[in-house]
Amino acid sequence: MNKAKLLFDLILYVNTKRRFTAQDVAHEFGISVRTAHRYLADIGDMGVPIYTEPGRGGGYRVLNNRTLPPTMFDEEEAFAVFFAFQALKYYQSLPFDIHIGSVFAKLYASLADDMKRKVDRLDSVLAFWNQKRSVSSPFLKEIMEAAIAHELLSIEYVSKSGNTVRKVAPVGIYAYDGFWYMPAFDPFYDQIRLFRTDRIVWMERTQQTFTQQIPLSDWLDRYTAQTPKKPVRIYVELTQEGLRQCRSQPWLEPHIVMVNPQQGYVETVIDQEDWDFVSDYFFQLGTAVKVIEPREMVDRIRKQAQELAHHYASDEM
Amino acid sequence: MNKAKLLFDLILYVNTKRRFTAQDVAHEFGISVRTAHRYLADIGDMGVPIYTEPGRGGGYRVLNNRTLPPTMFDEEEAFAVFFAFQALKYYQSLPFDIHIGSVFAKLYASLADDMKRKVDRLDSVLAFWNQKRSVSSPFLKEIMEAAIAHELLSIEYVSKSGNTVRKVAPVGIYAYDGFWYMPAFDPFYDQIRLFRTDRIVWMERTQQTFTQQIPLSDWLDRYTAQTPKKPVRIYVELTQEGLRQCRSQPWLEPHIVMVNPQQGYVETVIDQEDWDFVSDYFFQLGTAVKVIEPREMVDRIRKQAQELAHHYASDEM
DNA sequence: TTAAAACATGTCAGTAACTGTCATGTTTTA
DNA sequence: TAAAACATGACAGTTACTGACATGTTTTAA
Repeated sequence: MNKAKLLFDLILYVNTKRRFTAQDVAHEFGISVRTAHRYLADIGDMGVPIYTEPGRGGGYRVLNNRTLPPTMFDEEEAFAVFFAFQALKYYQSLPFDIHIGSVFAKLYASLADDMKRKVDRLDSVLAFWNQKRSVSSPFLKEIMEAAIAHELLSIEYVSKSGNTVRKVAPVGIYAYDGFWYMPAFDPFYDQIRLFRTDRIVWMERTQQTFTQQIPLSDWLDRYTAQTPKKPVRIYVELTQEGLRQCRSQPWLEPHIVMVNPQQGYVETVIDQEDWDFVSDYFFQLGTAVKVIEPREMVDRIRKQAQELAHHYASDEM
Repeated sequence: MNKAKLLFDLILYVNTKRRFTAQDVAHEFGISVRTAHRYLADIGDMGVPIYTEPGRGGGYRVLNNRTLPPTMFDEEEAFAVFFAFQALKYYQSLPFDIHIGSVFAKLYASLADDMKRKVDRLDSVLAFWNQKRSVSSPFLKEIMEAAIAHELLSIEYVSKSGNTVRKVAPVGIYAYDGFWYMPAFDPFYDQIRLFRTDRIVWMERTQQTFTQQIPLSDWLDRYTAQTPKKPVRIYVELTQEGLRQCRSQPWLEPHIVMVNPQQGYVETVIDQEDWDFVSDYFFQLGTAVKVIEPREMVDRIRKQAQELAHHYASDEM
């Protein structure tokens, strides 16, 4: 039982040092050099990817794909891994070629039969579905690397007003609703802007680094829970159908007030920046809702409705 | 090196049998009963959760949480696991209490320092974001169990037309856009219908099983790639902005035809069932698009626009 | 009550495996 | 050419493992 532990520790040692001689190992573990060779051969046989360089200045080396010491999982833990892999299944692009397959195979192989069946069924009763967009995002890996290195990127981006080229410092990337997004600091505007990675048509890494950067999670928190800078109060009456619709909107749902089971209203404060989005949303709900405040939004929706009526009415001529 | 393999095999044996005597083991592996006891004590020390029952009819037992034999991962594989866990982070409800924490701890502990740093950073540059809905779904576990067991469920469901109680046979569950959905066969309508699990207000498992059932993945494939039963041809002109919008719609994007870089049109065939949805979608895009065919859709949009204009115009009085 | 079937543990001699020491090669570099 | 590495083999001493036997305890069925 002792040799096992020694080999275990040796694997850790090997992965940490990456470059060492049999002498080092002998000294570190208090064994003879001969035995050090023997042990190193052992962990080599076990699959730790070491190789040797003979001659002066030589020694043992570890390949890039370092190996972790053997780990024991219980069934529930293995299941957690399968479960998590399920969540990646429906992504078309991922930032890395990730080695799901080999992990799956290793764990699956050592499951008892009944558990294998359970895992097989997992596939047939559970999915984390995402829109399988046909757009793919070829730059994910580069963006992540740049984000890790706090490096500036030159990108060409397709926006409403046409293509623009700019230098930005990516905060990170996140997947949402089938798309990958990149919040990135744009020094030109001196603020963090959001880019959709599939709208990036060209990208080049610069060597320039960018010091001040925040973690993605912080940004996401702030982005989702941000308080309005220029608050606008809105008040919207909801019919039963309007209620049903608005309840599906995470940003609205907390602000719904029920008058009776058939009716309700929304009263909340939004930011000036979101004005267009909110207005378009209530426009789209048609007569299932009625915006009361702000007056400007009512006017805008009416105007849009009239334009649209005209847009299609003109066909009649 | 041989004893290690034997212990390894013994763990597998133990997990498969779950109930056996030292004698069985001695016979199976060609060792003495005394040694069988010794080995079993060894794997017990290693963490395999076995216990014994003395006396006639006794023997070794394995606890529910069976242990897998030690597995060796390389760094990339460990990284794949961390990566996958990242994808689960933003889900509010999951069907199980899954043991992410312990897996994370075990793998993280045996990483080399530089790799630890890389994993730490993973969190700060990558997210799989989902709307954190405030609605939670308490029935996920039960649904999954029922789906696995091909069991009928009694549910009370909130739909457009009010609450209904019905018996359905769940195909499975899937997460999409922050909600959990349950496709389930409804014998009353003799077809598979889609339910949103947060709209299920009450649920009870029946003992009745339901034989014919398809795998969730098949259903998803069919659901997403279904061919129109009652095809309707649509033709829509797109302005530049309309193009940009429609490109973000996975169901439209493949059918966009470019006339020149500023203009394009959509020509495709949709199913009668999707008529309302499609019509509403183009309505919402306003003057950025112009539906040409079918005429009925043009009429409907015009009518809606007029109604909406009126809906808000009536305020003026 | 008793016998049988299990685990639990200890002892001990024989065997297998491991270890360290030497010895001899080979490869590379200063 | 010498030094510093790995590579491998042989061998004796040591350690650890193994199996046989013995004894004890717990449980159940006859």
